[in-house]
Amino acid sequence: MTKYGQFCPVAKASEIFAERWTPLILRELLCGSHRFSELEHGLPKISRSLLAQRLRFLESAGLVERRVMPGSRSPEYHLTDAGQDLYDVVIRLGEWSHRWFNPLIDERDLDPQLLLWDMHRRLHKDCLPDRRVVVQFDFTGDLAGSYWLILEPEESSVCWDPPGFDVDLIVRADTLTMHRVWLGHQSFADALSKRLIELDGAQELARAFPDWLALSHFASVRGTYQAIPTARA
Amino acid sequence: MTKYGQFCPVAKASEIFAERWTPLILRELLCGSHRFSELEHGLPKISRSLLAQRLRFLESAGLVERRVMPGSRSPEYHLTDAGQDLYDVVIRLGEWSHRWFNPLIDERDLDPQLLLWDMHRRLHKDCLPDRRVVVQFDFTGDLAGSYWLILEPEESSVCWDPPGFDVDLIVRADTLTMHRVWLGHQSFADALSKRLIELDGAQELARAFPDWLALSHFASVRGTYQAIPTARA
DNA sequence: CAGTATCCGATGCGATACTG
DNA sequence: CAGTATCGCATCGGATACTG
Repeated sequence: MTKYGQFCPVAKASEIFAERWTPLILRELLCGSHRFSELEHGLPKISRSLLAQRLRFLESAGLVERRVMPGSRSPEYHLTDAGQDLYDVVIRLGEWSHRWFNPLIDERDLDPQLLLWDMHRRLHKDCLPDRRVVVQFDFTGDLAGSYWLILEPEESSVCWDPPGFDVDLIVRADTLTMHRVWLGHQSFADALSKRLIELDGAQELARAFPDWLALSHFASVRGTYQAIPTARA
Repeated sequence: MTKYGQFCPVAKASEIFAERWTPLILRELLCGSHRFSELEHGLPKISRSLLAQRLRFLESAGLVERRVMPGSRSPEYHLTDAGQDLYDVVIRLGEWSHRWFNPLIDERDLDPQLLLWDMHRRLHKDCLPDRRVVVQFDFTGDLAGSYWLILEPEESSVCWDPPGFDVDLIVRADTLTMHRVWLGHQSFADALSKRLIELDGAQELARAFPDWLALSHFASVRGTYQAIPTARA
């Protein structure tokens, strides 16, 4: 780690916080990922060695605590009070980006798999039926492909390969549109009405689906771009 | 610039904000430095080429505007609205560090020259006398050396070499102590009473000195370390 | 599953020299 | 003063293979 050689608190904080990948690792921990493999799912492009290195550094810096649970042999990573205290910074950083830049999603940032992973963490569990429900996502357009969300009363999971179970609901969606809806740039209802998203399954499931699906934390942040005249307004 | 390949607003923001040196450059701009040379003073360890590169990138990202003033030929760098909107993030980042870590100043982060530069930006101008006052700082201990603060009604400046003017006030201070006072870890009065800081000059100037000298923005932030028992408490 | 060890290539960055 | 251009090294980090 290279230092800045400045006593200024902004510099000292940046030596820890502003390293590559670190804000995203903190985001993952703040969102409730604790196991190494969970962190990897939320950070698909980080290498194992680098993730391990960063976690070690964050532990030495006092932001992260590595816990080896007596029951399982999978260690868990948890934020310390100091780490948790970065919540505001991480959130405001994201909100800032969402306010000023986000309506334009770079094609290279599309990632259906990551999208599903994010979704399965924010489901409104109390709205889910009391049995297992399997939702199949058929993405069309860029990065077309199918993924499955397995919603169980206790915990839900994501599959990239067909699970053995019967599918209860199929969501056919344009890849970019699904991202836009998730980030709040387009409403679910609007995407449905334009047939950019189509639902196929039992009526009750299809009707309830938008209720289970919580959008990104940032979806509710108003962007300044809405005030910027696009063409002769 | 390497990207993260994620649509998440935290990731998109980090691609801009969390690059090396960038939070410190933003801090400088937020503190009111606008010319290239001013930025260099506040970032003594950055290389010219890197500073230029970062400024170009921040301009292309829409956070910074490069203005060539008609009167002077020195261009100025100003934050756009989007850049200014990062104020909260930068401040909270610094406050976070100050809360959890800052009482222990790393010896390698001491920098009397930077300290003086920071000071001259935060002087309480309205408390200054209506004439030029020259303050000589004699740092003792680590990094001993002398520096001069030239306080003029209109603008103040820092000298690393003896200015031609007569000295009105001498501040003899232990280097680490002066840093600690600046950051709010020790009160000016306490340092004076322990003779870690000594003032030498006309009574009125010496008495008024602590009034001119505004401390760091972060000096007023309460640290959690004060609640941590050090030894058997 | 949760890492570590090693290798090697890309690039980030500092140093130096030059320019209007 | 406010940069740009070039060079060369150091380190960062990805890929792969290995381990308990």
